[in-house]
Amino acid sequence: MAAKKKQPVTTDHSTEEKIKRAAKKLFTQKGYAATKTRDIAAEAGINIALLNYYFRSKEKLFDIIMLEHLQSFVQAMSVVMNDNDTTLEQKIEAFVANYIDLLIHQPDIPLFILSELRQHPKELVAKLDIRKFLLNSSLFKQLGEAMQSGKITPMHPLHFIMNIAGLVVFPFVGSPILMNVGSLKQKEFEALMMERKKLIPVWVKAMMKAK
Amino acid sequence: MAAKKKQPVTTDHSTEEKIKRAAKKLFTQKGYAATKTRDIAAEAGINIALLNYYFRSKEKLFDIIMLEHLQSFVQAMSVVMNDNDTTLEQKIEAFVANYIDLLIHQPDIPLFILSELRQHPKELVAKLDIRKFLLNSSLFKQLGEAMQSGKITPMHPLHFIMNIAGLVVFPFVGSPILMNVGSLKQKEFEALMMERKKLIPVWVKAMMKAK
DNA sequence: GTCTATATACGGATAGAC
DNA sequence: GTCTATCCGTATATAGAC
Repeated sequence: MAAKKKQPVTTDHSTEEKIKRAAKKLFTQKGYAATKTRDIAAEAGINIALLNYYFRSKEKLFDIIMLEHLQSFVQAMSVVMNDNDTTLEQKIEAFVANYIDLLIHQPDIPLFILSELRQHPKELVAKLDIRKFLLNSSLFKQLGEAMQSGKITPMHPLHFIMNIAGLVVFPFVGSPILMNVGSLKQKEFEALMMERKKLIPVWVKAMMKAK
Repeated sequence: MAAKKKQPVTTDHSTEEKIKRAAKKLFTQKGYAATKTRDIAAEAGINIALLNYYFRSKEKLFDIIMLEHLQSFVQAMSVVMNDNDTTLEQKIEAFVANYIDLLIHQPDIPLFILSELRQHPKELVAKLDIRKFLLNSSLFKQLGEAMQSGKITPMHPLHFIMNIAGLVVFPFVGSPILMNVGSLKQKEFEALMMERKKLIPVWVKAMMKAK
């Protein structure tokens, strides 16, 4: 149960880390069921026995990967949401920029989380307890005040969340189709996403005042 | 190669249809790799031998299901996009309403398509050729004109597609998390989606004029 | 058409040598 | 810690009886 004292992360060439990186890559791209322990071992340049030696089972290894992904996602928003020195608009800008940066580097995360979580409701999600986290946030309070004062059109706060998440995350989830539809190369797609860092906050502002 | 002459669809109790329905349900919910032919057989109330008798292999069966899903998706938009008697705004309204209705009844389709398609780029997608389909559409022409005339802010048309798709589809893809965050029951979630049928067109209009 | 029984392969995990 | 060899359950697919 002793917590592991681990280093700067980036340059850890230990076998354990090699396996974890290989697992993260494959699980994230192909999902739990489609990823074989043999593939992970091959990708990591070791064999299955060693995988089980370090992580005991495929499922335990998977849980670790999933948890890490969830944390990086929650972390990206927690920093922003509870900054008491920023306005609602500034929070939206920071939020959008943070996630787009994150997703440009790791575009497979959302689809991975969403599809795996659907089938294994895992207590993990309950434990992270995004709900209370959100309700108590500075962002949420500011949103309520803005609606009260009539600065933005009153609506169910979930609409607000769905809108931002949809505008930010969906393009990455649908990138294969979108790149096909637009005949885009990877770099062109990323350029569009960079544009969205500026555009989405403007759009969201307009939406919230609409009607 | 003879095309099958098939009936009204809804009430087909043939063994072949029973298997297909079972397969559709399971593949859509759990994906290709996590779905076992045994499960499909059990769900259909038959055995594996019969499944292979009708469809030859798991993969062939899967391809049929995937194709049907893709077609229902393309169809839902083709009707709307090429109606020469409607304005751009009317098309957006119809488009949003059609998809939300479709997704309320079959909420698992998008996640299924998006995650399975990522790994098996299947020529299917290329064949449906959504691209040309879109570029030649009446909707696309109207969009171009509106930007030319300055009625809406010029932007890459893909932004427009991503925005609508994100606003409409994402809530369904993320529904498990969203329902948790908002402590919603299924019916409450659906009620929000019905609200969005009215709201999204208003929002989109505001977005397109922003900045 | 539909079933039971079975062939064959694959995947997760462990034993035990080094 | 790391490997090879292997066990054993599971999964797809087929053979062949009815």
